[in-house]
Amino acid sequence: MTVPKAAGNLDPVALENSLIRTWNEEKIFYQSIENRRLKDSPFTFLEGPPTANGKPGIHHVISRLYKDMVCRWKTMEGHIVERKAGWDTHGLPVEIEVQKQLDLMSNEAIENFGMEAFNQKCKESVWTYEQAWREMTERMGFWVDMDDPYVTLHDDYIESAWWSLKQMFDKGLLFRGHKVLPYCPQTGTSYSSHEVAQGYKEVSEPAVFVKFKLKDSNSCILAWTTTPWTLPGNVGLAVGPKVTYCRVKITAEPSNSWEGRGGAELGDELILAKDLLGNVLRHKMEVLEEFPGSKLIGKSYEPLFPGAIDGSDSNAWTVVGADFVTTSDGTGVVHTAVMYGEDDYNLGMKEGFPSQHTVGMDGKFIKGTHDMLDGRYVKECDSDIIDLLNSCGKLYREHIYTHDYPHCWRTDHPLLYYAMDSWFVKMTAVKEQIIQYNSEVEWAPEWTGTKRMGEWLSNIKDWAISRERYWGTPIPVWICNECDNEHCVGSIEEMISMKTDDSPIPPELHRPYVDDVKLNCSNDDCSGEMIREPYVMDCWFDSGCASFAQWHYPFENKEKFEGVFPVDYICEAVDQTRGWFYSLLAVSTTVFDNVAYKRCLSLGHILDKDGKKMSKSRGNVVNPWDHFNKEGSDAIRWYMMTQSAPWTPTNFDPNGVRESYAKMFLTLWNVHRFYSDYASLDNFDPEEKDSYVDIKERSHLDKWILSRMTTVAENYHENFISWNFHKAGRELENFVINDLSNWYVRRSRRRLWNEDESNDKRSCQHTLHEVLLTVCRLMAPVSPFIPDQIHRDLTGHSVHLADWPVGSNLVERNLPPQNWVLEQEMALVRKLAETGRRVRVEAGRRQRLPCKSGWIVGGPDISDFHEILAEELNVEELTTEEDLDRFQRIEIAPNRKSLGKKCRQDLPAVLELLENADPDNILLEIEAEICILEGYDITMEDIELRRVEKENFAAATISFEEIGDVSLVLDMSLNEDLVSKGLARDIIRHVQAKRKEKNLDVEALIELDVWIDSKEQLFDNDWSHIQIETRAGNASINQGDIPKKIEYFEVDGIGVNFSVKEIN
RNA sequence: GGGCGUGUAGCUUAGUUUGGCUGGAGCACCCCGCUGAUAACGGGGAGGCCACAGGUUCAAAUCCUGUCAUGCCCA
Repeated sequence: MTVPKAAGNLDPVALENSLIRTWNEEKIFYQSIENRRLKDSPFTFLEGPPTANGKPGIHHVISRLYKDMVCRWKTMEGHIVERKAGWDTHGLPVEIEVQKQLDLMSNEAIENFGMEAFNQKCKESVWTYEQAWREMTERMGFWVDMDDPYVTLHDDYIESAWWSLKQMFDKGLLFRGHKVLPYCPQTGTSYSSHEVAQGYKEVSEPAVFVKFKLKDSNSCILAWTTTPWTLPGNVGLAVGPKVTYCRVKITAEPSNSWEGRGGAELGDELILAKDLLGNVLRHKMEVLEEFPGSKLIGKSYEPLFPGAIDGSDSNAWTVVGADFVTTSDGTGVVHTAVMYGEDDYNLGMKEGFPSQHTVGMDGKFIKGTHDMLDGRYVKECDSDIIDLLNSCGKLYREHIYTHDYPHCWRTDHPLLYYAMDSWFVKMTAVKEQIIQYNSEVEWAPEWTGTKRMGEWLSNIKDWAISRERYWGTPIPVWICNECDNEHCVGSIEEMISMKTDDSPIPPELHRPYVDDVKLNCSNDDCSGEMIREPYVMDCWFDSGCASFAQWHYPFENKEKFEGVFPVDYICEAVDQTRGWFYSLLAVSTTVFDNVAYKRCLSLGHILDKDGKKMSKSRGNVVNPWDHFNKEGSDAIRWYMMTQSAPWTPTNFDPNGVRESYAKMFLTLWNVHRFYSDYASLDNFDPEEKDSYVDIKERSHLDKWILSRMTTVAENYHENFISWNFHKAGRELENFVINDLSNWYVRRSRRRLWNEDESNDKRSCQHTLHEVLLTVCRLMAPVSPFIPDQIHRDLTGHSVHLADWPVGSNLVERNLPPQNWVLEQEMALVRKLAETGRRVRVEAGRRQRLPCKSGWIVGGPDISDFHEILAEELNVEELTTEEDLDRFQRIEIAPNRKSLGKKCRQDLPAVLELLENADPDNILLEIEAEICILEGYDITMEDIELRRVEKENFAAATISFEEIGDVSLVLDMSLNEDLVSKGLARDIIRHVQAKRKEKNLDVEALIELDVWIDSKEQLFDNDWSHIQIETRAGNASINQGDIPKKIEYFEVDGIGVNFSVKEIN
């Protein structure tokens, strides 16, 4: 026997904390997986690993919610849903954090400190907030196995990553090249765009127009640059093939004053884009010819700094075409120094320019560049370079240029764009496959896949996976110091078997230990030693390996992995499109020739209440504990789901969390309390077969709420499938608040107050029991706490072990029958109740004063609900009526505009006649066109017809698409009987308020004394009714002297005094 | 600078795919009512240049173009 437990007041924080303990004790998470084991239908989820070196904020709660929700939902549908936690532990942000802590602001400083000690600090740092993350995760109810997580710094994980890199290497997808990065020579480090973004500064520095002398003519091509230090490295000039260029001849000295160095001789010939002549040239000139850029392509010119670069066997110092050339600034000719700009580098590779540095890693010119420059820091040479050019007539003009330029956030020095050695994965080689696999993923929202990711993939570039850093997965590539043979290691075993005898076995797969491992050259003919490339991997590569590396595949768990790959579901915020979503897809495409995930939900960000993003520096990060400890996790989770579509950015509104709590959870809890308190009082056992009331036997109201439940549950499920969780939640919330609480429970209150056993009472109890269980099961994936408590109170079992009520291919459907007609009729009834209240307000009839009669005109037969409606509207007798004319008459209003034109000065007289005439008669006359007043023909144009309620009636009409018009008419007449009843209701109301004010128990008896101006206005049976309703054990109605300090009120002009005392 | 989102009442939002009734809710506010009905409920009110500017159309919050703001990613 499971009699529902009485519910107390709702304390969400205490309830949730206590449930967390219960879950742990009963191992509910474990059970919820194991219980479905027999059905043998896994649904696989992959957790995107967070980094625990920052405090979790409210924005982390939302992605964990959507992960958890889908997993719980699929579990209830009968799937086995295992959830392994993960931690992302490598990467630049970790290093930066430690560098800040230890004040190690350059690579040199780190190396002096010691790589081993530094990496040890990094390793510690990534766990700084692990406890905070664990606590947040548990408190919000995110079920994930945190005791056996995958960790990207573990040797097992790294070994799997190595294995996957070797697969790429073996397929020829791994190669060595250059990547141009913002680089600080002071700290010896290159920067990510994230770091660059925090260091932009506005600077004013010299920019120059430089003359490049063509070999086959006397003309010079004019090019512009803001970085004079890159000029010694110039190996090419880029022009736009379709841009129009001019050859011009200098014909006169400049008319206005000349700024800075540079100049031109009369007769000099210069070539530049036509559109920019006016911007660039200061001399008077004559245009000799115009031609497209394509005419310039292939021409050779003289190097500015002969000898700085070895141009032999290359295409150096020629003009080439490039799409990126525009005429928005400069001269329409782009100076190209291969190693000092990304466009430059890409163009250089394409055109076969030499890729040689003129600048060392220390930021100084390499020996042999130029006598005046060798060994000097490049940014200090700008002016000397300009002098050098000027002295040999290669400078046309200099000017000061103001722009934003990235600076090192540590040293404040300007960064140099510098081509660094780097390893790449040749993504361009698998472009078609990855686009195909992307299209096979079910994306939510769809545009994340087709547009955001699709756009990115259609411009896919090779993936630079190496970083010149210390803390990360070491690149497992060794190079022979004799024969340059490259070897990629795919396992620990392979490394150890190849290592030289005097190399140590590394204690873990991190720098500096693996750096010390040297391998015997894998080339049979070579006896050289192989040295590891000194890089670590992009940490996105780490997390991109999660699907297999979490299982240490292929070294362990082979079967397990093959059964769960590709995973069914992943979910992260939208910024992961080019992050984790991409790296997973890139790795699975190159290694497995497959997708990595079948469904991907991309979430919008949570912003602060002003629509700004939450960030530490702004100080607007909301601490989730502010709400965990106030409204509780359920309310936060429900708020997040119902607030907006998952992919829409949402402004976080603390007030909204409160609202979710107050509306959804308090209401639900009070429905639960209303049912359970009475059920436990009555010892009601929902499972007892003898007292069960079949749904067919129950009242219309019961059948209605059960039908609504099914309709809502089905919509809820459909919305879940189409990722419209917000719509699902809103509809269910509306059901709980409006249908269940505000109508079903309100209308059923008296059924449960009844102390006698009855079929009707049991029907109501069964109905509430069934509806509450279904609501709890639907809500459980979203808000796992309060629904579980209610479910436990009602059944003794956890909701998380229950099945999804809508059913699935694994579990049975468990929903009551639907009755569409009944739902329609009830909608009409509720609409009529609303209408009736409005009619009363408009007619000035207070709610407690009953009406004698009410009539419903039109619409379907709803006489089954007349009793409910009569009570709602406080009408003694409600009937159906066919004829609206019984309550309405026609009124004729003059159309003054039309009559005024016709009658002019006789208008007042006509108006008077119209007003005094019998409207029915005169209307007949007008319609028959025989109406003449004061000699004027009155037509339909001259009047307006109105239907108004006859004396003592009030009415309103509502329109429905399916049913047509339905009118409600109320009888507004009064008699002594009604006044007495109204008076009684008011006395009851005041006494009840007093009882509540005195905090009396609902069951408590009172002694009631009442004084009324004229006693006979309250009929005896109404007085009896008052005594019953207020549980008055003793009651007297008095006249004469009224004691002082007693309650008094007045209604309809009758004064009432009363006193309430508790009888002990 | 490029790609992709977002912008509707003081706040949070529905409606935009597929153009069509007076742009619909909730919170907060004001008035009234109801309540042994909870932090509740009902009726009414006030509050909208649907970001802005053009265009297409009989008709635009909705489609097109541009601008602005804001967010993410890339440069």
